[in-house]
This record gives sequence, C-alpha cells and structure tokens, in this order.
Amino acid sequence: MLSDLNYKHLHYFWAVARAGSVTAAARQLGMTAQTVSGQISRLEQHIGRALFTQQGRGLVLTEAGRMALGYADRIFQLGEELQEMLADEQLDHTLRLSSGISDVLPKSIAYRLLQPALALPQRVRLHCTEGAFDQLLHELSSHSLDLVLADRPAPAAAQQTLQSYLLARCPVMIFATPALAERYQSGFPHSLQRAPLLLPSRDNVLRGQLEHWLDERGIRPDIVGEFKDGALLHTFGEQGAGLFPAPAFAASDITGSGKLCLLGLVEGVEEQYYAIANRRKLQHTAVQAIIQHAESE
Amino acid sequence: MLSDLNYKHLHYFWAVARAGSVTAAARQLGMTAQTVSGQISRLEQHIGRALFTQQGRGLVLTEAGRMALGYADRIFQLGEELQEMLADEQLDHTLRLSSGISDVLPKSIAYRLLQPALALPQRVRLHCTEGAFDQLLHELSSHSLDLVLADRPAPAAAQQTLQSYLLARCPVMIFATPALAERYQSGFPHSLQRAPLLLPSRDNVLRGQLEHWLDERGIRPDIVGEFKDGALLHTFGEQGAGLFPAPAFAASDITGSGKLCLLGLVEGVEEQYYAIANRRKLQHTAVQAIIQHAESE
DNA sequence: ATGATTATTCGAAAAAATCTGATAAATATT
DNA sequence: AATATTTATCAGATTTTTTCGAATAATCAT
Repeated sequence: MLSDLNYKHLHYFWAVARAGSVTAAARQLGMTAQTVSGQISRLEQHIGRALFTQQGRGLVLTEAGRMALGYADRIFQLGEELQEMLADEQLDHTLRLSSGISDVLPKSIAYRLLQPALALPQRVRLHCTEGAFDQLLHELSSHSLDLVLADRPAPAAAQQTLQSYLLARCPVMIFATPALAERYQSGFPHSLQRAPLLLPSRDNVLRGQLEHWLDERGIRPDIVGEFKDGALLHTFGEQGAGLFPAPAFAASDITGSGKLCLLGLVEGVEEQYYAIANRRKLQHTAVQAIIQHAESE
Repeated sequence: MLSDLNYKHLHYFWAVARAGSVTAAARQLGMTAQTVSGQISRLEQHIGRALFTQQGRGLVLTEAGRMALGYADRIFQLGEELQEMLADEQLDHTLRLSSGISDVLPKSIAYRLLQPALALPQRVRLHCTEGAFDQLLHELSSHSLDLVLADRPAPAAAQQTLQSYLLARCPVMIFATPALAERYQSGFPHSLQRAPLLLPSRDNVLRGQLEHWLDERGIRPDIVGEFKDGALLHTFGEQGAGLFPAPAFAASDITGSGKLCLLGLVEGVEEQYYAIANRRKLQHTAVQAIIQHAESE
C-alpha cells in the first residue's frame, strides 16, 4: 500500500479549492494563511505533483487538483454525514441488522435463518430487503447491507472482500395434491415420467440439480411451470397444477393441512443456504449470532 | 458546523475494526498498541460515545461503531482510489471535461456551447453523456460530471449546491419545405390555423412557450408529431411532414441546402441554454472558458 | 495456580502543526 | 508612473499532537 494520505492536508486543500483562495480558506478555518499554504505544500510534496498553480496572484487547480477535488468532495461529505449520524441520540438503544434476502430463497427458510439474531438479549431491529442475488451483493459491497441470505456462496471473484458461510443444507422432496399423489406415487421416482412438474426458474441453483437428477434416471417429466418465487410455486402446487419440489424443512408445514402429500425424496439433491457478509474480523453481533447458531447444529 | 473529525483517529478505528483487535491493527500499522488504543479513546471522547466495548479480553463494536464502520469503509476506499488516481502518470497532460447534455437540447447547439473549451491552449479531452435532465443533475451532484448543458436552470431546491449560467438565448423560427411554405407563408402567423405542425415533446420547456404563443393568438394548428429528439423533428420537417420550430441559430444551416424555407419568427418566444455546474469558487478551467465566452457575447 | 494474551494508563520524547515576522510577485489605486 | 494593497510563500520559534516505553488490570488457556 502507498504511504498514507494525510486527510488533514486534504481537508485544507478542499477548503482552498472551495473558497477560491488560501486567504479566504484560512479565514473560514480560523487559521493563518501561512499555515494553510504550508500544509498544502506538504500534501503536494507527498503525492509528488502540484494541485494548484499560481496564476496572477491567485491559484488555479491543475488537472490532478480537479480530480482530487472530486474525491475530496465525496470524502468530506461522508465525513459530515458520519458526524451527524454520531450526534444523533437514541442510537445505542437498538441494534440494526440490514439483511438482503435473495428472491430465490424460500421465505419460511429466511425466517428460520434470521431467528438467532432476534433471540439476542439486545433489542434488534431487522431491516429486510428482497432482490436479485447480484444486486444484493452489490449493496453488501457498498455497505448498505450487513448480510445477504442466498442459495449459493459469493462468486470466487468476490472472495477477497466477501465471506460466505454455509448456514444449513436441506434434502429436497417432491409433494403433490392427494389426487396427483395417488396417480404418481407408486414406482417413485420413475413414475415421474411425463408427470406434470413445477420447477424453480433457471436462476435458482436447485433447478440445475433437479434437472441433473432427472436426466441421470432418464426421467422426462412434463414441465408445466417455472417459478422465480418459491411461494408462488407452492401455491400452484397446492392448486393441483403439478408435482413440485420443496425443502424437507417445510415438509410438516406442507403436509400438515392435509391438502398435500409427500411423494418421495430427491436423492442426492439438497438445497443449501448461505449467509454472505463483508470479510472482516469484527462481525456484526447479530451476524455472529446467526453464523454461530448454524455452526452449532 | 461540528468541530472537525480527526481522520487519523478514524483511520485507526477502521484498522482496529477490520483487524479485529488493537494488537493486530497496531502490528499492521507498524505502531504500538498503546498508541492505537489511546488515539481511539481520543476519538470516542471527541464524539462523545463509545465505538467499542470490551468483551472478554477483546473488543466488540457498539451500534454506533458499526454505523461508523460503514462510513469509514467508504471514506477510506475513496481515499485509496484518490491515491491510485494521483499515482497515475500521464495525468497532467490533458484536461478532461465530463459534460452531460440534456436530451432535449439540439445537438448542434451543444457543440457551439462547448466550443470555447476546445479552443483552450491546453489539450482538452471531452467526455459527453446524453441523458434526462434529472439524471444528469444527479450525476453532477455526485461529481461524476463537471458540467450539464440544458434548456433550463437547476431547480430552486438545488441552488445551494448547483449554479446555473445562462449561456445563450435564441429566437425561435418556423421552417418548412417549399411546398408547405408556399401554402402557409402569407398571413403568418395566423395562417398557421389548422396547419400541420411538428412540436418538441412536453418535457421540453420550449413546448410550453410555443403552446402559449399559439393560444394567445387563437391559433389551433394540427399537431402531427411530438419529438423528444430535435434532430428527429428536423428530419421529419425536411421530409415535409409539417411546419416546425427551430432556433434561429440554425437558420442558415437549415435554409442553406435549399430544401427548407423560413416562414417567420415566433415573437416573444426564445430558447434558452444553460450551463449548470457545482457551486464553487475555483471552477474547472474549461467550464470557466465556456461561461466567460458566453458572458462576452 | 501459572503463564500468555489483550487492552489500557501514565509520563517522557519525538513529530507535526501552527503562529509571528518578513519577502516577493501581481494587481489596484492615485 | 509611482504607490498601496492583496496574495502566496519562506524561515524560525512555539504550541499541540502523536508516539513510545514501562507498568497495570483483566481474561483466557493449560
């Protein structure tokens, strides 16, 4: 890494660029012009290029200075926001956890996975966003999210900054209404030949695994629907549109009402649930709780 | 404004939060743990709230600390980008001007307005983006643009940070193909009653002015087309789709080829061209040139 | 219990920032 | 044209901040 930038110097540079002159900036800062001028010289010396050039008895930004000004603007705007945020009372009372939930994730699972955070002794306020995997990862990187729940780990390219934790894995089973179940029950899984089947959409990792499982056994079902949203898939299944896969977790919920029956296990296929967070040593307390709870199981 | 944040302290805080402990951070920074610990205490004292709490023999972030960490991440990431940018050779050679051009602005006018920047003694590299007015203003605020050209000034709400300069004003005239001109020439402007007319779309300020001009005179033309893009409007006009308004600037270009004739002046209506930039004393050299050139006319 | 690890406190030393006084260049004023 | 004012900068003394060394208290592993 480069030797560190002196933000105090940068702040003076910023003030001068905004005020239009060393004198004016010094007046605003409550300092002498000599000091400000000197400190900026130090900055220029440190970075090895001029930020201002003298023109007449005033200063003009160099190209480097102009670019630097853009960065300085953003940096000190963030600094001011930070101070405002810190000045806000009623901050330390509740712990905030901003989590993003991948839209391919079953909602009931999301609740289970987040549960350990809510069980903490402190008051926790949960902020949930739903969205596409890539978009959520982006928000994670820009630090507007603390945690992302998804059905896959972060891509290898992001391993430098993001860390993925396998929270849970769950066998997958096929369910159906009693009418359909009766017809396709015997001889499972080969009975699925030409059976009406509902599948998750292609951006769901489970989709690939299921197709592979079917291929391996030479089963060619009649795919009557693809669903991005697991809840929607479930609803269609409940109406008898077709057989459908669901994580074993949900088995009791699904068969409990009596409207749906279990056909069988999709052997060798399991759904996986990951938590993805920024890679750092000191994790968010709530994130820690979620990961540790998963490890202990 | 609040008393200033010490970015050196914040940097230590950031290092500790990332490294996971004072000791580890100190080692990475090449300093003693005492120093780092002490400087962070100063920061906490300054902002008046704890960022870490001791847990066991380690540290845990408080809620305030967690929020601060998010800001620190962004701040120091920008700082590193700034340093990388400054380390880049071949920077001072050419002056970059990133300008956004509102999509309702005639392209030929945009060139005229930017011309003074290209006439500078320095080498200038122009980066042009086209887009909706609001979007461009947003990019201006986030400092990814130096300048926006539009047909209106920045809204009053943004007057604090943005400054608008009237670059030019230009009377508006009505043009048409010879065939149409012959028919609607005499008795202008009242001859426009039920005449086929091409107009700019509603997000163009000129549109409102033209309608007002027509209303005032009780003229109800037959509006055969609305165009967001001025060039497209011009092309349709050239093909004889209808009479069309254009800035007087372009009069000689338009009538020069002989394919189009001037019908008359739209009295009291003029198109205005504004440059909008971030409000600061030390402007971009190229922006200065553009504004000064306009003032001198 | 003992030894190792971690954060913190205190005072001295080192480094950095700031001020006072003075100089040079450019512009404005007379 | 001569003079005064404004602007940036230089040099040295002074103040403030940062840093380190030594010592202490708390926690964890063995």
